[in-house]
Amino acid sequence: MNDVEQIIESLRRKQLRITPQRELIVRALTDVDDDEHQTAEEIHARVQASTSAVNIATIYRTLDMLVEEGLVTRVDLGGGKEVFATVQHGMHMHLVCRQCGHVLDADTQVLQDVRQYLVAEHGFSADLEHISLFGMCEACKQLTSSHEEL
Amino acid sequence: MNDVEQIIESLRRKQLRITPQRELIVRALTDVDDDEHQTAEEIHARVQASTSAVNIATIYRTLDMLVEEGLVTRVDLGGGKEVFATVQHGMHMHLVCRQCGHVLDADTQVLQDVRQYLVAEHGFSADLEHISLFGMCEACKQLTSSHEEL
DNA sequence: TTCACTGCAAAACGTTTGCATGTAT
DNA sequence: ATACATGCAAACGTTTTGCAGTGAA
Repeated sequence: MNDVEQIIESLRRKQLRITPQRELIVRALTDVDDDEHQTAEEIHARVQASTSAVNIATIYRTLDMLVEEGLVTRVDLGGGKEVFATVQHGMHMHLVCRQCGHVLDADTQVLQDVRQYLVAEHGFSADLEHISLFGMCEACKQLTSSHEEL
Repeated sequence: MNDVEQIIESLRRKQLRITPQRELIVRALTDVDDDEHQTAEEIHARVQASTSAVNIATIYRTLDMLVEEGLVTRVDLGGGKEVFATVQHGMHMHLVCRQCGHVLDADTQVLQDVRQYLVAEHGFSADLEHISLFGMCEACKQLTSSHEEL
């Protein structure tokens, strides 16, 4: 059973309706070449490429529903940019380059100490499964150091 | 020399113009009683409380300028919510409760290992000075465990 | 005097909503 | 048959922009 079928099956179990639109949206969410996360607009564009068109409002409503049902994660990349991915993508952090906008995925293992510290010190249960960190990637650092402008 | 004067003096050195509006905005940024970070709208409201009114467009343009000049930090609290604070506030992380929206400040010392790991493993220089982490605060955890609804 | 800055209003932007229609169950 | 989901268009809240006028240097 692939990712699409898994999600569709979950919806069926939850007595939620399986519409052609929802199938297209779920397919778009899982049909990611590398393993990128997409904005609502990107998912919309990908769905439009199919035979039938789906209204943007439906994209938003369906994404909200999938997030609410715990089948999809909503990740805030900062600057008001939200991206979506199926939960199958697993936990990882996003290293967002402020310069070029490129997003690199990294392991969250190193954050375990932080999680424990926050609970012990502040009683705060941090959700570190899809955290976004901002900074500068290797390529942009080299470009900046060679230019050294401004 | 207080915070306001420091920023004004920086602007003067950079040959940028000191207008009454800019003074009011800088004053609003530093006149923080309890809550140290404010949205553009909150700053606008605080400035309006003064004798003269300042247009919201000026608030945005001035904040952008101050951030660009490195005098103010723009912090993304997620959900498209951006807040601003003078750089004098120093480095700390924001623990944002998804339930009640309350923001707790915490020490970033514990993140030093993470920073080193990211540089060593991915060549990524993370800006951890004003990071936001999402999760659930102590108070909301207790409420949830007692209700156990949904 | 000059040109950066401001106010105003309009536009842009991504997202949400109300309502009539359509359709999965 | 009956909810529930969809399309459409309009509303939304926040941020940005063009332009003419103002004022700091």
